[in-house]
Amino acid sequence: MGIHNADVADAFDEIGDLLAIEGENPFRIRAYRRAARSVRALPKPLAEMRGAEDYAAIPGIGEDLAGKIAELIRTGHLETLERLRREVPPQTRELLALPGLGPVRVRALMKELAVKSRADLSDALAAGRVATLPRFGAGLEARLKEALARSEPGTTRRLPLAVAAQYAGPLREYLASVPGVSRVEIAGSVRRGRDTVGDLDLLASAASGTQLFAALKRYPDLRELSASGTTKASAVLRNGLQVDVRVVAPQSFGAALHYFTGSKEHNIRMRRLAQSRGLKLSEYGLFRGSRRLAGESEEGLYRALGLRFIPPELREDRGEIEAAGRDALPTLIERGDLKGDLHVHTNASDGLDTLERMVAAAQAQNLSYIAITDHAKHLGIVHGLDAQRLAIQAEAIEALNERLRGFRILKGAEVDILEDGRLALPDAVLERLDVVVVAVHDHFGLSEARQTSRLLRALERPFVSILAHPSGRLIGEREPYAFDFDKVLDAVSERGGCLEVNGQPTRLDLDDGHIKAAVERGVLLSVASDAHSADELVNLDGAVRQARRGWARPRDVLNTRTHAGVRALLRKR
DNA sequence: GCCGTTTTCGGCCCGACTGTTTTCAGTCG
Repeated sequence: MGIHNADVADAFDEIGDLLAIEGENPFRIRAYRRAARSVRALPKPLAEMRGAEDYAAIPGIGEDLAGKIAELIRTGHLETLERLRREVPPQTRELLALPGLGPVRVRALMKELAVKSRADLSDALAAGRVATLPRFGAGLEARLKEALARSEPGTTRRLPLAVAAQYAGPLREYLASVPGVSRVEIAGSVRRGRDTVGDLDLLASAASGTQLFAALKRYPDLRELSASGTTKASAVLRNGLQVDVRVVAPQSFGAALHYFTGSKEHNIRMRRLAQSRGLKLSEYGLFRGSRRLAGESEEGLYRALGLRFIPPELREDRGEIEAAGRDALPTLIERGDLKGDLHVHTNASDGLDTLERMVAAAQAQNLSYIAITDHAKHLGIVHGLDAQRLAIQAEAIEALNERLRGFRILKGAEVDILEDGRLALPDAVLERLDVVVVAVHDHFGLSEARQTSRLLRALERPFVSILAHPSGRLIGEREPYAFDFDKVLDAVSERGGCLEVNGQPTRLDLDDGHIKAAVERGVLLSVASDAHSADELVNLDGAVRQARRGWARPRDVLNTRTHAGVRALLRKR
């Protein structure tokens, strides 16, 4: 088992935490954390890059950290980390996650009370020793007791975007209905369309912050209002979701929306850019001295810094600020660019609705074609179609196509990739289909080498069009299976195939980083709903948002073409 | 520890809220 990017990132994060507890230079700590984030987002395996020179080209990685990556990959461990673990009890890290505890207080607990773990802290709290420390009081003591009782170690759970959005929408409506409130926007990672959300951020323009926060306190779905000032409040919903609400004046709304949308890394980069021009950027606006140059709108803010408007989905400090400065931002795909959907199920397999209903729903969604891709029969897939039932479905599709005007149904199937890379249907059957979607639905635990060769073997088969949900992840439930994405990308690129961006809320697979890599490689994407009922065609919205986060333009997406264009492109494979 | 149309050295985003404070450090986003 080799060293994965996540292992490198985890090691850097741990070094950052331990250095913080030691009281090291904050900028050195930040460098480790930034490097961890940079490595974690990297679509390419470090282990396959050439070595230290390549590593140093990664943003946030310099000569020293490049050497540390090389050391970790070569030897499997990192001397700096081993040394720190001897100096600082590694268990103290989990104390940093508790509310109110940062490096300074954790160090005090360690030095004064020999607290080295959550268990030690529990004991010290029970003995009443904690509140005796300087800068620790009764209030903090109570918060810590509660936090220890409530939280399991290491569970900072993020919700799928679609789930978080279900809570954000109604809360926004509620706040907007409070008297004196003129505007409320959802910001944060929900606005950026990130696949998972850790907390909700809302921004309001209101006559009085305190009045708004009083109303927030009465929100039926609220568990507690944990902090509340004149412009900022924090709360926790009954489901445990953290909510931050901020109030600003209209002339600062754009700057505040920008600040509150993030990401943090994007904001820091923007503020440094402003700083380099002798300006100051904050949530109140862009200032030269005390003069406000911009702030009412995000557009004005970017313009004043000489940048094109950066869509929220791109604000991750992945090169978008540089691109905006060179007028080289991509024109991102929009929902209206999609002409069809190439991954749709009916009740012939595990879907809920009939062919006719799925067609009607697609027409209502302004699509001009769909591919029916029911599961092919295979052990484990209930009601999967065999060759005979596929032929019957084909007849139904042809009959319906004759009656339809301005709409086309393509014949397809979602075919399992078997453990050894063979497909669940023979070529003679696949040959008669317009669209062949292949996917892994079992044996997720194969070694990286075996999983990769399984995928490659399947992709070599003739008539294969699209690799669906390529990583197999289920957000919050199942990690991606181990496979070499670069090799898969090579294979798909060579054969003129296509990778899916699956819009099921718990899939969103590919993820944004891999989409960006595919786009840069020139590999076409199928932005698909994977709808199992008429209602689920709206998954296309989520798939489009995900594709936007991967910098995808209309031309990068197969199903922005007409059905004839799609078939022509797929026939060349 | 990183990084450079102010710099290879000297910077490193900016502000709100809380609690223990007697004027501000620590934490958080």
